[in-house]
Amino acid sequence: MKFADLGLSPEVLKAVEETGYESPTPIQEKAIPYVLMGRDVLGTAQTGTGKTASFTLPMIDILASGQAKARMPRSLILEPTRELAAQVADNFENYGKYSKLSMALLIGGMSFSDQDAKLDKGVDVLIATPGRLLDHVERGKVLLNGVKTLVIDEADRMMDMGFIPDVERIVSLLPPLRQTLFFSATMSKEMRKLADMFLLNPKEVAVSLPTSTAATVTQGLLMVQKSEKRPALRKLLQQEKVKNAFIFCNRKKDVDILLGSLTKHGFNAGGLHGDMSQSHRMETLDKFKSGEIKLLVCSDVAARGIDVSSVSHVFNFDVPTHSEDYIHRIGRTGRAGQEGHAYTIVTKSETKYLDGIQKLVGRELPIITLEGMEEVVKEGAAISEREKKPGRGPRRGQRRSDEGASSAKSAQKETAPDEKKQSSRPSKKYEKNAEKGNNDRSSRSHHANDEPDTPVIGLGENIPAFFKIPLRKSAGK
DNA sequence: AAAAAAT
Repeated sequence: MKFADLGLSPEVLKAVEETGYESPTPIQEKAIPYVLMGRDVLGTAQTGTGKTASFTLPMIDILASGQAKARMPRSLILEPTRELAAQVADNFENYGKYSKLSMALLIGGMSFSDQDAKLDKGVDVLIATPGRLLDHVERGKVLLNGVKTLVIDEADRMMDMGFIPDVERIVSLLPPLRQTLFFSATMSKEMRKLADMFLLNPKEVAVSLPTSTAATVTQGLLMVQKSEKRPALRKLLQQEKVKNAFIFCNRKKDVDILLGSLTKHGFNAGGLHGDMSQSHRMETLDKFKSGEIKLLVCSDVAARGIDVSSVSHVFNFDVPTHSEDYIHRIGRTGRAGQEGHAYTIVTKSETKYLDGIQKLVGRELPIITLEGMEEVVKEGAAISEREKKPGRGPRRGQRRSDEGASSAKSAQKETAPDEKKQSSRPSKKYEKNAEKGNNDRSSRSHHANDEPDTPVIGLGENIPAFFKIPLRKSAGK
């Protein structure tokens, strides 16, 4: 089967050819003819199966005839995360380069004015996350009654994230006479019920078991103590032939901590989670895709659908509590039949989640051993030793930078001791402010001197002037 | 228990 047999236009075929693809994937082969016919499609497929192109390619042809009116997009694609939305936009841009299409990407964290300008000119394709789209709708910047093709992508994730009410509201604004494509990685009863609400006599297409992990991915578990996690990960990173890797944490806070630790130890790493600024998120992801950054420490925002070609490793720094997330996370590696490696670091308290995971992947995962585990144990012991006895010595300082102040041995080996002090000081941004505060104070010194000079605890020496304004008694405790 | 998404 070739792309040319699917009924796509020469413009689209040319763009596909230039990207080097020759044969459609199973989902593309099954879905594209029906999408071109104008049928509704209920698709069960994970990302990495070529799902995105299975709707972008035919949509480009469907939209080729006709013209968009101002603020009335002709098609709408809903995605659960900003990264996925951006990825779909890239896809359109790439395959639509010979078919003049206008497109707008409506996601949070980016300026309204650019998005408004595009909407005003009229767009053929609108790609959006639900929140930002509704924002535009409420401000009257976009009318959805001209949408003839709707794509609900990653519907199961939308459900997990509580987006369904938003999606329902959006769909209620659409004309009932339209084509709808509904994709989900899993097809539970709940999903079917939801699909029934949105679809009319859909053609069902499914590829590969949703719970299957690629056979080319080598998996393993590494059992350690809690305090040994970071040293163990470093050892793993050194021992494995890591070209590039996703490193998943369960919490955003831990992403920050681990990223700091890895960077301190000289690893080329970046971080990605939902509390980072959108520009930073995009920049980091681009750098990771281009290979400028080798390790991406991330939350589950990156677990699904993010498509980075040839990722050699996935490390679970924490065991995912939802077993499906395990499948999604390790699905970042071993894509398109390539080899991949997925290692999960497990502590005693996390073993309870392993059962569900092993049931889902249908086998027991092998426990791997680490060369030089003695060293890891030693480092781990040093870390936990200090965490147990914060009473000795100056409490605050020591507690703060956990492993930064880890065993003297490892610190000497890999890090300059000075760096640690810096890390527990306020960020540069604050230091700048503090300087300003200082100058301010000196220029109006009589003011500051009028106040009783109560020491401010925990801010070091550079205290912004306004912090020294005396507080009411109630706040002072 | 946490992450994602609108500010």
